[in-house]
Amino acid sequence: MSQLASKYNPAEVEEKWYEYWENNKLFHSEPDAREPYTIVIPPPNVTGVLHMGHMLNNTLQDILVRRARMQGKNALWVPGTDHASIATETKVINKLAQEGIKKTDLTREQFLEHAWEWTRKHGGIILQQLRKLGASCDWDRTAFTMDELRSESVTKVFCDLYDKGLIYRGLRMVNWDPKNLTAISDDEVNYVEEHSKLYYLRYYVANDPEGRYAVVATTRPETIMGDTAMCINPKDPKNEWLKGKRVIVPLVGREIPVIEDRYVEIEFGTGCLKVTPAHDKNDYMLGKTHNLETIDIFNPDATLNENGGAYAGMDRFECREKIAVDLRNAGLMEKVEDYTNKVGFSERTKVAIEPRLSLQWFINMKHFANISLAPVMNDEIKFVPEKYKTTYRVWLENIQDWCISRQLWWGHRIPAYYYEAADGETKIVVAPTKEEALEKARKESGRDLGIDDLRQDEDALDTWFSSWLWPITLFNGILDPGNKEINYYYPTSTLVTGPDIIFFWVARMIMAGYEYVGKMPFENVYFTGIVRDKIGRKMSKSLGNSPDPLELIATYGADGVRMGMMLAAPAGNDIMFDDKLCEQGRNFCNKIWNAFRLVDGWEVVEGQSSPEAKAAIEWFEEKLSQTIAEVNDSMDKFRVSEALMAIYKLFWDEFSSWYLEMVKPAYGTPIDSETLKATKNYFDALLRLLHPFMPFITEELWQHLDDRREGESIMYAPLPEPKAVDEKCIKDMELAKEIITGVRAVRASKNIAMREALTLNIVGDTAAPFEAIVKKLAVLDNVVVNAEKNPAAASFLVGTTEFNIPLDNNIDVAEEIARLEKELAYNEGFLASVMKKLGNERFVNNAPAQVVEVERKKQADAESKIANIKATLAALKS
RNA sequence: GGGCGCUUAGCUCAGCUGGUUCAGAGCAUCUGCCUUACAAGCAGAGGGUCGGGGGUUCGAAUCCCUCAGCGCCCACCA
Repeated sequence: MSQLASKYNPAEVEEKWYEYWENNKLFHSEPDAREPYTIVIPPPNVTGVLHMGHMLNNTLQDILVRRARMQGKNALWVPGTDHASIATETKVINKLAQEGIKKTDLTREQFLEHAWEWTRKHGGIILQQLRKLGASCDWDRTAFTMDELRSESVTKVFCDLYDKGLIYRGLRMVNWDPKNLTAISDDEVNYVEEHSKLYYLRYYVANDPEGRYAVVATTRPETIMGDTAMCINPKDPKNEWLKGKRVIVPLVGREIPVIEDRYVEIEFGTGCLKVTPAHDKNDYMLGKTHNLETIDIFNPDATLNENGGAYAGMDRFECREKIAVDLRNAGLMEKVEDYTNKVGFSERTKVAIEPRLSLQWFINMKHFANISLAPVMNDEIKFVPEKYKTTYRVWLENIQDWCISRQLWWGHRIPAYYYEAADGETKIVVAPTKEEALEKARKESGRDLGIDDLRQDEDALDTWFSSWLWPITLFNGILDPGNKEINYYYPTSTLVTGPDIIFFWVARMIMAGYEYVGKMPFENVYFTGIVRDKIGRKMSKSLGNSPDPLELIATYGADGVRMGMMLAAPAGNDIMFDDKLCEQGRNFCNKIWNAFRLVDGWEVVEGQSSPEAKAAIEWFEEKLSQTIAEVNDSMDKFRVSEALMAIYKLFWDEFSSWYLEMVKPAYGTPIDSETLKATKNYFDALLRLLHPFMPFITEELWQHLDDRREGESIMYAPLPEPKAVDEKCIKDMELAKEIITGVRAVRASKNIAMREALTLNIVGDTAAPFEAIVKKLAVLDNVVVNAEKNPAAASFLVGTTEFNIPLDNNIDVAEEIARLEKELAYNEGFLASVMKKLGNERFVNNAPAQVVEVERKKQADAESKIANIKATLAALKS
């Protein structure tokens, strides 16, 4: 008997095989004559830990890359991590804060030392975790967005774009955190509904003999010192009279113009908007289009500066209170209303964000939008699901310039240097190194500048500025264009990522790809859904509803978890994750395990297959082929969940419940060598088919199935290929199965034990397909064709053929009559509906002939069934 | 406000060019079984007016309109 335990123990085999794969360099790839298949990992944050989103994402990538490998392609999956400037810097700041150190107390160099230390300590944990999942990454190629090669590439690209005139420095409104004194990204701003006030202020018209005034509604009266215009909608009839006038800012007394812009909402407040270009994003836009002056009234810490006049030095909120009182006292406040609006707060410091104008670096995106729209729209780059094409198009059509500078230290420092020109003006040079910059500066200025006359820009680049080069820099395509690797592996095959970073990352990789390699970065983009809990909530730390992936793996095994993820993940939809799905995965592993134990435990004698085994072998060949074709089709469409389900059903239902029962020798008797060989071949094919999805158990069993050489692996065994399918064979077996199920149902309802052999009568002259198999699985000692109807028999229909099992006195005639009458009623109803259709002349005349033919067949079948049931009823009643 | 998408069995979802793959799958449920591979299992069974309404058509889960509900993305009203 088998030496294998009765339950699959994943912990025992997973580590063993992962080590085997790694030690034998089975994940490694080098360019060769084979067709390449390349995936680059969406680099996780270097100091992050594995969450369920990663599990989904990386399982998918592993499935794709393992399949490609088994299809004989030179498959490569390149792993790596992202320096994640903001996230990592925040973590380091928090860690330092716990030690009582403030970032502002440190020099840039000191801070970076802490950051690197943090990175060394926590970096790569996530890559270790990916190994537990079974990820077949080529670890020899592990990259980091801030390693030397990637950093040099970033610098080179920055300089190149600057030289091309695609990078510029300009003023922009940023989210300013007045506590941390830094700009933060939009992602780090939380908008919270706040109950605040809407103040209605009077702006008197300058030099108006009638002393008229306009009323402006604002939530921020403290910013009036920065007002440089009042704006109305040109189509607003009620404010028509203000056109071309000038108004006086209350309290301040300054005269400002009334401008017109369709941006202003006619219905909001009075339809008059105060414009403060220095302190509001939209006002800034207005200021730009209407050439307005900008007056900055705040210090970096959001206290009022000298432009604040009497309020200088006051905090912004304090000032709001004070100014409201002053306005009321001066009779310049019409009214105050309660108002609910959304206010942005810093995720980190919880203080209200102050929009602030500052100098930032930008990339002109028009050029990039132009080169990257068409390839996606015409499916050169295929998006799955397709709906994201629209999202992509709309974004590109409304593209804004990309602000690439961040007031952070952790990241690639901007290679821009400032020096003072002869006229005292600050000039910029951009170059890969300070030395080269100095050279340039000397040439441009004509002065004998020293290295210390140059000051490098303090800012770092947006993380995505390195990520957008990822598929190129992984093959050194920036520093060494046209090298062997980039020529071979690029464009990569499929990118698997979340739709949340379609703009941040996917779009920009496409841009960089065309700009720097002249080709798309990937052929397909598979957008996964968001992993949610079983009641549909996003998984998050604060909700505590996110399971620990490693614990899941410990409980259900990596294969079980992988299957659980895949079962829950139809393409493009969010996935409702439930531990139960992993349980199903684990159960499946156990099923496979036990099927193997059965086959492995058979005693064998030289010999040929019995007739039923022979038939079973023929049939399963067809069934296997059919499913392989189905799996291939699903995978071509990235319907991974469907592909896996097809294999699941093939293994569990067709192979285990049907095929193995068909060929299984009677207890205590050996199996013939021919059947065993065929069965092992099928097992082998099933394992290979399943391997990309569940790599560990399939490797373990595949190694057991036959003698394997050291270093040999199912990873490189060819994926089974489909042959032309004999549909009739499959159909016949479905009929045979129905007959078997019919007999079993009779047993179940009559409480007849399996070991008691029965006689099966076929009423009519059609033989049962696969009779030997039917006899074996239904446990029949006799099948009689052309039998009579028998009142003392339990009957059932398969198609239009009646079967019955004589049960002598075991028949409850009344019950049987009731059952048959119910069936009769159903069939008569069905016939009536068919007849109605056929009686409809327009149907018969207009519908295609085949469709009408189908209805006629339905009619004939129903009529035959009805006649049959009636006859049986008559026999029962007599 | 603009855009995209969803609503089919108790749950999660398939259902592609309208018609035999049309009402499906898995899970869950119910009944009976510790039958020598597997109780993490076996055998059997039940379950849906395809969100509501209207239209097109010989024929609609499928196409069109409309209403209702849900979700996501973008832009945000000072």
